[in-house]
Amino acid sequence: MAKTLYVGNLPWQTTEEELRGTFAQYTQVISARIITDRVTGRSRGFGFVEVPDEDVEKVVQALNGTQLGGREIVVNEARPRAERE
DNA sequence: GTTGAGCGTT
Repeated sequence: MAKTLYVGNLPWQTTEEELRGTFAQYTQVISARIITDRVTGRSRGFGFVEVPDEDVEKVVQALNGTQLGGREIVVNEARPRAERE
């Protein structure tokens, strides 16, 4: 089982590798994705990280409000979205 | 080459 985490306040230059690498220090990253603009294709400044639900609270408290790439990031459980099943 | 609250793709 895994849950999706919303990560905001990210620097424009932040990539999925940086995001996954940061979260990988506290839990196992199932998936990581940076949201990019649909028109310009540039980073929107936030992304989503999928982690085991058993480590969600631990990761949130560990990375929420910390510095990443020189910016303070916001980590929270993402809102439910449509599933492909 | 910009921006800074906000929740993604079928």
